[in-house]
Amino acid sequence: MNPAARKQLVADLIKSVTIASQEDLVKALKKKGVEVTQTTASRDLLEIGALRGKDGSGRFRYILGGTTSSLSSQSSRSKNLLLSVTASGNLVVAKTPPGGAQLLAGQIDQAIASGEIASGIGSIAGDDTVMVVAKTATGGALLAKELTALLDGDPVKSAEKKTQKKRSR
Amino acid sequence: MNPAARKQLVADLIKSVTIASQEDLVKALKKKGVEVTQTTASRDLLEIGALRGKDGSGRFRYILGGTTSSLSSQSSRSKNLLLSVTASGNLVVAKTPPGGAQLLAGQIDQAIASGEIASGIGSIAGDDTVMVVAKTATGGALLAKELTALLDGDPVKSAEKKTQKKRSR
DNA sequence: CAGACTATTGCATATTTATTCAATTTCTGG
DNA sequence: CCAGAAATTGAATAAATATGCAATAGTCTG
Repeated sequence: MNPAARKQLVADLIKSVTIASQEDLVKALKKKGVEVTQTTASRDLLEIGALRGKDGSGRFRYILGGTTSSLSSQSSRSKNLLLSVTASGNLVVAKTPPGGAQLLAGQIDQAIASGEIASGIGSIAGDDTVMVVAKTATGGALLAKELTALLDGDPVKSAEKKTQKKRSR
Repeated sequence: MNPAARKQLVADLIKSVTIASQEDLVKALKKKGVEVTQTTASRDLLEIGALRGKDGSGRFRYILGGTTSSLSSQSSRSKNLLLSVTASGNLVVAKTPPGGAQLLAGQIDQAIASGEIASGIGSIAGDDTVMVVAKTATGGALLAKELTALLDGDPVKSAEKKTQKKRSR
């Protein structure tokens, strides 16, 4: 598994289950089929801006910092900004670390304006998600490839095309 | 010095200067005339709910959790957050009370990440509207059902299929 | 393809933080 | 004041996290 996608998974995990320590995280990742050591867990947590403290019940827990805390070190390179790209119909959904979506959307809009990305017509950003609209009704897949090629990083996930290996719970 | 007053001082310190470690805190307290060991520093920080992570410049820093990031569990799914769910093509539009969209979108993204919702790929939120993208070009209706089943008990509205109840609002 | 450069990772270890335990102080009700 | 209970603290240590370094894999350039 590639590092950016793993970081996305780490972010999702600490949002959805209580991760009290890095060893916890290592085990949770293993359940998802991702094997790393505490070393990498530590780096991932630092890089996505995770914080550690005690929750209301007095147990340790990692959380994701607010949109302000985590991003400045990655602002220049879009590579760290782009965690995953998924296409569906005329849309592409791109995920970023928390707070990174506005920045990524700006770069995408610029690329559209300059013609570097030919198959997109615009984007809109939330906190960690950017939606990009393709020119044609089925242009999402092509647009996803363009985005990936431009911004570097991960292989494109196609939500429609092939069989998923994953079984849900 | 009395413990409560010292904790207040600790809180003030980590708000006003960069405290990168507990040894830092011990030194900062010493400058203020308060001598304690790392043991007490650790306890004080935990008791006031301080969090540790890297700041924008990549340096370690303690912060206070209250403002941005409470560690309390955010897992409650408030049903009154979801006012309506409507599908069209590969999209679902979910409405919330004013200001509730970000919260709902966060819950939806978690559900997607965890596999509870299998037919969605991502969501984006405004103020009272969340847009969710389905995996397939016509997957909106299915996704709407999944969302409704997960977050609420109300029937799904379809914008495309047939006669509507007139209760849009 | 070679060579050079970059990115990613784990191991070993340094650094940092949390906790156990015992000593000491403070509080409380007679 | 006194006996006991509770709170507070530090020293030692356990536990957890971060990092230097080297190995490996991937990428680029000619």
